[in-house]
Amino acid sequence: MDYNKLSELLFPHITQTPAEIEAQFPPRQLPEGAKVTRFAPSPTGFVHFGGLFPTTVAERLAHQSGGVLYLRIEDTDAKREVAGAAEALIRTLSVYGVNFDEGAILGEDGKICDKGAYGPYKQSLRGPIYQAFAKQLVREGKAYPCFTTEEELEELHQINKKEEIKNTDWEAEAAKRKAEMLARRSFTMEEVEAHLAAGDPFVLRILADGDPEKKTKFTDLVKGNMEIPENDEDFVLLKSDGIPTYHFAHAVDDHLMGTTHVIRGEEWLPSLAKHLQLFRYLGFKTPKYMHIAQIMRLDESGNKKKLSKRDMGANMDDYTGMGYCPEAVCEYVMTLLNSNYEEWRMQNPDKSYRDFPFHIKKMSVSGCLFDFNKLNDVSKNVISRMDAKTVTERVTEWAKEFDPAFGAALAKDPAFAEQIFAIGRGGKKPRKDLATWADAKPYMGFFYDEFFTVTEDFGEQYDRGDIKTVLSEFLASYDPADDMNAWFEKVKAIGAALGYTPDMKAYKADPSAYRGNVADVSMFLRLAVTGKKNAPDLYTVMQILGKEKVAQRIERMIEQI
RNA sequence: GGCCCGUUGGUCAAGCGGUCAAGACGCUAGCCUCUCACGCUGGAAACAUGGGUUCGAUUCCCGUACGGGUCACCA
Repeated sequence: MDYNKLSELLFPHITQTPAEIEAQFPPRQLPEGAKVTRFAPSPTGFVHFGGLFPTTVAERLAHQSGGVLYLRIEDTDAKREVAGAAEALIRTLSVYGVNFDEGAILGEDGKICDKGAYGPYKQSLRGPIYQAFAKQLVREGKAYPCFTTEEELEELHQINKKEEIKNTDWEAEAAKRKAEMLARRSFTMEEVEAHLAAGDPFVLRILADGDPEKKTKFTDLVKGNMEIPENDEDFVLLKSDGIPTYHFAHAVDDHLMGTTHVIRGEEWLPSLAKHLQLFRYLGFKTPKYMHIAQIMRLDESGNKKKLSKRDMGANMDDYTGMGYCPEAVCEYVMTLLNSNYEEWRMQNPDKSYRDFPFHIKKMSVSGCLFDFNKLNDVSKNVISRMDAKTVTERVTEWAKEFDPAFGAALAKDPAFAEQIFAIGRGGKKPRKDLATWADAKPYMGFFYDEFFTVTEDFGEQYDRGDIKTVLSEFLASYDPADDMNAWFEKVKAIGAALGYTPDMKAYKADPSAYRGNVADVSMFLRLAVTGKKNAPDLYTVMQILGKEKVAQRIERMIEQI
């Protein structure tokens, strides 16, 4: 077979040689040890948690080493492409601290545009580049055309679809496929010419030289040493529309764009043999690989499953709606990514996660379960470190979009809101009431008349008369000018007169000796003023509310009781 | 089913041949305290399993089980 002739037949329009293309993609001039990584999404949907994970690694590794993080859009499957997805992806990533130095980035007009010398960064625009390398492979007898159509193939393999995969006789199937492959490999120049003359579409397949009985030793930066069987499958390089498959595009692009570390989910591990083979065929140096364990979730029957699109907590945009702040999500991602991150955080509570020395060695080999409990805890800590002004602004901003009535109330008087969020904030042991912005309303909504409702009951054990007396006496003596101590002394005195002792120790020693204690008295007041049995420090709450509102609420309670 | 990867408390995890097997979340007892939150002191809770190697295995090797991934002109 005259492979040179074959390559001209197949790609008559390609005149540029791989060497000429290589010249357009010179090696990067970067300091020693600088890593070049990338995020290479297919624009088919939103960013999900499982995707943010490896991307954060890529971002940290690149920027921590003084390298480059670039974005390449893998839009090689026109059928699945979703309009606007790429732009949305970039925006979401940016929210979570992933910003690109190069690649397909968002321009001023909100549209995607290229930045950098290694473009175009949209694979659909790189057809001739791939085809030049494809042509070379054909010339070298390492790839060949296949005129079997997609429909014919589908008919041949009725078991392609997932459900049928389990119940297949795989031995017979393998033999069948092997035979098919051998048949595909034998063709004559005349047949090719006839097909082309007839305008038949074809795919370009690799001529696999691997022996699956033989293993290649390989070291993954995360997974460590492993042995993988050589590839003997003539997989598709170019689809019938001339666009490459992932495998081929990966090899060509990551080589030309100078990627040093390919960071991706471990679902790619099984196709690694193909990629290694391709790099060898093309004469490219292989990049380093990091296959990251998947995030899992629990399914109905209690088994772990890869966290996928529809799952709770998958779509990053959902976190916004739930009221999680991006810093908290990043913080959680970091705790999952590096096992010593939490320890570092305890020692460096005020630093940015970007100051953390990220180590590949500290990454987990196995997949972990997504845990909202942990996220909430991390988030509470993150928010507890913010100042009142920041919290006020961010709650307001969130509420304006997701709880407009609440948002409007907050926005009406930011200084008032800030006083509320300042309660218990700023000290060594700050309150941790908020895991999400959505927690704000149940926590402090009672400060606003429109959200104030009495949601709890005094309980049957208390004498209504006592409660009434406490409320009216307090009202009569309440002076906002009192300091906390004076205020509390008054409360104690009111209770004591009714047999509610201010001495908690004495009460605990012998509860039957008293009608109650000062905690009960406080509870009467708290319920009247906040509508709840649990609230931040009552004295402070009253100070912020002001005498008028305090009086109004207590009076109302006296009437209702 | 083939191939690949994995398996330390409910979850996330330290651990690299000799430890009473860290820590965090969650749960829980108590302390602090006007409630809550915070904080503090405790508690329950784990090396999947069978064989080796070794004076000694959670740590090394092999098998088994279980879990995950993958087997497209999708990425």
